[in-house]
Amino acid sequence: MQLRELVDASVATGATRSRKKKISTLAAVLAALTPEEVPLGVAWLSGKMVQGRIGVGYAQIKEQLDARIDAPEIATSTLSLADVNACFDEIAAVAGRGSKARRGALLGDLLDRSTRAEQAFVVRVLIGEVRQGALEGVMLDAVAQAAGLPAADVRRAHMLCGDLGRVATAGLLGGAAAIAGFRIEVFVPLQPMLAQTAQTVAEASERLGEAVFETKLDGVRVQAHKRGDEVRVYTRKLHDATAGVPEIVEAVRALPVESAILDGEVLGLGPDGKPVPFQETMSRFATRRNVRAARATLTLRPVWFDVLYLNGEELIDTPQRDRSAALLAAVPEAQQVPQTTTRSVEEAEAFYDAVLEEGQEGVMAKDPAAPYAAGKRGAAWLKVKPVHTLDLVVLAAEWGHGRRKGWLSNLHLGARDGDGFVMLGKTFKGMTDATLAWQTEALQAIATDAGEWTVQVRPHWVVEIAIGDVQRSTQYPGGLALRFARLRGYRHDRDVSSSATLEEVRALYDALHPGA
DNA sequence: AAGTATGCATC
DNA sequence: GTCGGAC
DNA sequence: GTCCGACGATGCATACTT
Repeated sequence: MQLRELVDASVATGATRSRKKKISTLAAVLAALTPEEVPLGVAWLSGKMVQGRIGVGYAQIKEQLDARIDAPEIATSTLSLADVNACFDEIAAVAGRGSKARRGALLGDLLDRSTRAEQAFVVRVLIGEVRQGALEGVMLDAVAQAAGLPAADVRRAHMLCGDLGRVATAGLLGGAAAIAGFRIEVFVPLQPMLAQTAQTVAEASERLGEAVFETKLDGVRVQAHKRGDEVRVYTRKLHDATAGVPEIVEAVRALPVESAILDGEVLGLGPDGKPVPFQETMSRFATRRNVRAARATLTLRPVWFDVLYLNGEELIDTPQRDRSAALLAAVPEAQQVPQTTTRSVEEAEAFYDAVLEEGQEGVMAKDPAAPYAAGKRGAAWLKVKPVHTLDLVVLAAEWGHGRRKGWLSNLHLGARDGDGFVMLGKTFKGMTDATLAWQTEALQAIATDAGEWTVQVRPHWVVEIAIGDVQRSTQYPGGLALRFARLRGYRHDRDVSSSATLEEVRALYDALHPGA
C-alpha cells in the first residue's frame, strides 16, 4: 500500500466525530493491507510505531521542517508503507557519536520524499500524536469489523496480548480460530487492569457494597512473570524492566511456585527500611547503569495485590476474592498488600485513615466478584486518594493546541512570597469549554506581555487548585512543585493578598512527607 | 570535565 | 497521572 | 461505560556543547 492511502484514511478518520464512521474508514483500509503491512498500518493509525520510540522528537523534527520551509511540495509521492518503515528501522538503529546528524539526515530524506499531507502524518506518528480521534480502542473495533469478528472476541485477544499488531494479524488472516487461540501466557505481558476514581471511601463503599479495600502504594506498577528460575518484570506500558530491578527478580524467583504472573507495586525503601517518596523510587527504578551501586543506597521491594496465573492455571476470570485468596497462599506476607474486606462504611473509613496515617497514597476498593478485566478502566476497581487544595495566583497562561486552539489553556500558578510570587507549576485540567472561553478574555484583559505561546498577566486572579501532592523541584524557584494539579474554580471572592504563601506550601510538603 | 538539550519512561 | 467532551 | 486528547511533574541516558 502507498503511504498516501493510509494518510487519506487518517485524515478521513479525523474529519468525522462519528465513531462508527471512524471504525468503517479504518476497517476499509485494514482490509486493503497485505499481511506484512498489517502491523504497520495498525500501529501508525493508532499512534504508535512497531519499533516503539526511535529517538526522534519534536525538536529534531522542527529542525528538519524549518530547513524545508521554502521548499516546494513534491508533485507525487511513491512512498509505500514498507519504505517508511524501513526508514524508521534505519533511524532506530543509529547510535553513538554523530547520531543526531545522521538521524536528522534520514528524517530529512523521508520528508523530502513526502507530500505535505504525508509529512504531517509521518510527523504525528513520530511524535506519537496522531490526533484523529481514534487510537487503540477504536482500532480494535475496526479490526473486528474488517475481520468480520465480534468486537468482544478481538478485545479479549488484546487483553491477553498487548501487541495490537499481532492481534490484528491473527484476526485479519486467521479469523475466528486465530483470535480464539490467544491464551494467557508466561512472558507475554497482559494489559494491567485500571481503576476509576471515587471521591470518598463512603462513595466507593456505596458503589460496590461489600468490597475488598487495599492499601494504595505510591510506587511503580509492575507485572512479574515466573516460570521455574526464569523471571521477567514488566511495567504498566508492558516495557521490560527486568534489568533494573534485581531485588524483585530475586524475590519472585524465590517464591514457592512453579509458574506465576503477579500484579503489584514496587516501592523504594530507604536505609531505615521505610518507604521513600515516589521521586526517589522513580530515580532508582529508572537507573540502568550501576544498578548494583544504586541498590546499596535504595532497595526495591515488591508488594503484590493480584495473581493472574498460577502453576499453569489461568486466574483472570476467577473472582477477585478467590484471586486474593490464591495470592495469600502463593507469596509471603511481607509481599502482600494490606487489605480488608467489608461492607461497612465505618470500617472502610477506619482502614483508610490508618493507611493515610502510615503515609501511604490512599486505598483501592475492589468488587469481590469481579474478574481481572485486563486493560479496562472499569468500575470494579475504585481508587480513593486525599485531595489537597491551595488558593494560588495566575501568573501567566499558554495558548492551547488541538481542540483548545484559540483558547488560553495552561495556567502558570504561583504562591505569594514576600512582595512577589513564585511559580509552583502549571495546570490545564479541570476547565470546561466555558471556563476556557471566559479565561481567554479575562486573562487577555490583564495581560502585561504577550509572547508567541505565553501571555504574562498582572497577578489578579485567585484560583482554587486541587493537588495530589507537593514534590521537590529543581526547576521551580521555590524548590517545590505541584503534583497532579487541576483547577477547581476561579475565586471571584478572593484577592491575591489572601492567596497561599510559599511558606504554607512548604508546610504542606512537610506534613505530607514527614522526615523528608 | 562539566553543563545543556533532547528523548523517553514513570506517575 | 486528572479532567471534560463525545459517542 | 468507554475512549480520546488536552497537557502536568519528575529522573535517567545519551549526545552535544562549552
